[in-house]
Amino acid sequence: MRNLKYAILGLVNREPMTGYDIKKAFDSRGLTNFWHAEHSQIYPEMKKLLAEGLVEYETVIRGEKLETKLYEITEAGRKDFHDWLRDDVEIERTYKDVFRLRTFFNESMNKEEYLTLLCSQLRQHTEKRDMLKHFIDLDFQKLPHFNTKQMGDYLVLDGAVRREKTYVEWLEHCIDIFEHGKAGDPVKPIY
Amino acid sequence: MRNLKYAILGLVNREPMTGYDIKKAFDSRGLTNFWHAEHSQIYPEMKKLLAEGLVEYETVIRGEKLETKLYEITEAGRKDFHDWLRDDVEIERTYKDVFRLRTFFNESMNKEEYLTLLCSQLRQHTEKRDMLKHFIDLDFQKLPHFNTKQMGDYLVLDGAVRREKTYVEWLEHCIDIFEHGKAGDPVKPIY
DNA sequence: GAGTACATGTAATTAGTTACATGATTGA
DNA sequence: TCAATCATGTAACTAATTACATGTACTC
Repeated sequence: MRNLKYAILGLVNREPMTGYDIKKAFDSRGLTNFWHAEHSQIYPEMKKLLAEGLVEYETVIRGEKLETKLYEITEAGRKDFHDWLRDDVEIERTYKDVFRLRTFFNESMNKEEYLTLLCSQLRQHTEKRDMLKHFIDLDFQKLPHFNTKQMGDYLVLDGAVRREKTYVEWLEHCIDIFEHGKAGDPVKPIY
Repeated sequence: MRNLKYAILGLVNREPMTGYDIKKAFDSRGLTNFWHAEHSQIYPEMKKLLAEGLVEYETVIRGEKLETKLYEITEAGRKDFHDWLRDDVEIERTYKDVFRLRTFFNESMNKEEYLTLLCSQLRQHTEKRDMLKHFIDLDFQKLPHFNTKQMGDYLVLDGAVRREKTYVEWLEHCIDIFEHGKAGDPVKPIY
């Protein structure tokens, strides 16, 4: 599906960037929650985009002699990116999650072992939720302007908080069942 | 991380299965939400597990002459699987999601274009949420017994419903902003 | 002078998808 | 007899991770 291609094109479409800048963007607060790539994947992909004529670069010297490649998007790149962006696609049937896979097989653990895992996950997801919530409180007291990158940043951060909040609630539900549940109890409706 | 290896071992640990059965399990109601593999990945992996001595198989004839391989887990396989199952790991920093990537770049669309995408996603995630909810209502009126595979099935289905419910709420929040929001409005707290 | 951040690449391996390829069984 | 399902594989390609490899710039 060339998703990495469009993630990079989208970033370079915002402003000219080096490969290193792309990598930093993939590690940033908002984006790292739903997309990521290592530099070993980024540099070859940028060479490919160059060969396809979707980006071009200018060599910029930093300091005395450090050569850096500042990439910017071409007209062809912009068109390709815009076509991808507007593409209405089917939702993914699978969002892989290794901890849920372990939960699927919880029958092969005893209650204490599984509860240990649940509590560790709960601690980590709670921390992450609070951190993300803190980022929103810091940067987004007020709704950003439309057609700015701040709006995108806000919407995906909001989505990440919701996702973590729900993960925490699910873990608490699992813990509740393993601590207090009895077979045959009516299941608690989610809504 | 060999996650596919352990997904397969976990299934074969429940009961002897063919490669085809594994594929069906990966397509089933609960599991398909958080793990999946094509048969072209499954069969070579099962050969590998065989070579590693973690499974063994018996050839079973179906009908007149159709040979099928019924795999079962070995003692070594059971130990390897149990060690993996109890392993307390760090949560993943990235859960990739292409639609959120598009949202991150929404600045390059006009309101109508992005709203079209949002509404399509909303319809699909609402349908999926309702379908998953229906599965729970059908199969899990009462809490299953502990240490049965039904408990694992229930917990991950419950997690999938929560995930879809939250996705729907996030999409509604995005739609609300793009239909009624104005820059500078106070952001609605998530909780 | 040392440590961290900046900066760019390749190699080897593992993971996953799509296409190619074949054949038997079952039920309408 | 036709279609769907059962059943098993390989080939080619794309995607992603981990390790290898090198050198500059900035700040303390």
